[in-house]
Amino acid sequence: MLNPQRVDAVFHALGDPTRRAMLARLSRGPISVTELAEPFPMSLAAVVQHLQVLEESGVVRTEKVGRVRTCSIAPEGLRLAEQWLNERRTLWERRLDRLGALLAEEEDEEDEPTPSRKRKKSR
Amino acid sequence: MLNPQRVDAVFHALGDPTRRAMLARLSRGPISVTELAEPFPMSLAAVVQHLQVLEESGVVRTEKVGRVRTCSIAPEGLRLAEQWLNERRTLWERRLDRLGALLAEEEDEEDEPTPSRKRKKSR
DNA sequence: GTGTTGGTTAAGTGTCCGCTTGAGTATCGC
DNA sequence: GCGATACTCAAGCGGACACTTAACCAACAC
Repeated sequence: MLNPQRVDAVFHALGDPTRRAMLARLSRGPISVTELAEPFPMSLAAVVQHLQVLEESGVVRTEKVGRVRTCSIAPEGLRLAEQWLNERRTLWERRLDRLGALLAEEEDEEDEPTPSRKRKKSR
Repeated sequence: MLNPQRVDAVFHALGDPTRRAMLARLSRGPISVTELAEPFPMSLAAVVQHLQVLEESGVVRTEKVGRVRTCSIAPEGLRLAEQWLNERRTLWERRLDRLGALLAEEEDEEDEPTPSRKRKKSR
C-alpha cells in the first residue's frame, strides 16, 4: 500500500484533464462507456484509451455484462494519491510549526539575556 | 479556491515522477536549486524547468537572495489537489452508502410482503 | 437471417514535453 | 580586478502520448 509504482500510475492517470473529467462524472455514479464518452468532443476509441489508463492505475473499475461495460470509481486508488499528498504536506507543516516555536524561543532569549530560564520548553 | 485552471496546473505538475521526487525532498525542508538538483541524473537546466512548472502551479514557492534561489513547499497548492480528490471520493462513497441502505430496505420488503410499512423511509 | 448497438483493436499522425547543449548574467570570495 | 559559483535563457532534438480512422467482433432487436 502506497508502493511507488502504483503512485506513479495514479498520478500519471490524474495528470490528464479529460481523465479527471471522467472521474468527476463517475463520482456521481456508475455508467456505461458510451454514456461516459457522450460529453467529450472526441472519438469513442479515444475515451476507451483513457479508460484503460484509469483502470490500469486502479482509480476505476469496470465490468462487462452482455455487450455493455459499466465503469465505476475505485476509491482506494484515489485514496492512494490523497495519502501521498497528505504525507508530504503534513510533513512540511509540522516542520514549519517546529521552526515557529524555535524562533519564538530565540526571541525570548533576546528579550531576556539573563541565564535565568523560567518557562518550560515547548516540544 | 479550487478553480479549474489551478487544479489543472497542479495535477499536471504532479504528473511527472521527477517533480514528485522534488516535492518529496522539499517536504523535508527548504533547499537551494543546486542542492535540489543533486540527486537527479539530469542537467541543472532540466531541474530548473521542472521547478518552474512546480512554481507556476503553486505547489512550490521560491525566493532568490543574492545568487542563490531557495525553494520551499507551498502547502495550499498540495491542499488543492487533496481537496479535489477527497470531494470525488467522498461523493462516491456517500453514494455507495445510500445504495447499501436502499438494498437493505428492499430485502426487508421481501421478508415482509404485507403493505404495513411501519419504519420511516430514509432519504 | 439482417441491421443496429456497444465496444474493441491496430496502425498512423501531430504535438507537447522532458531533456540537452551552449552561451550568457549576476553574485560571491579573494 | 579575477575566477568560481549559482543560476538563467534559448534553441533544438527525440520520444511519449492524445487522438484519429478504419476494420472488426459480439450481443441484442426484428
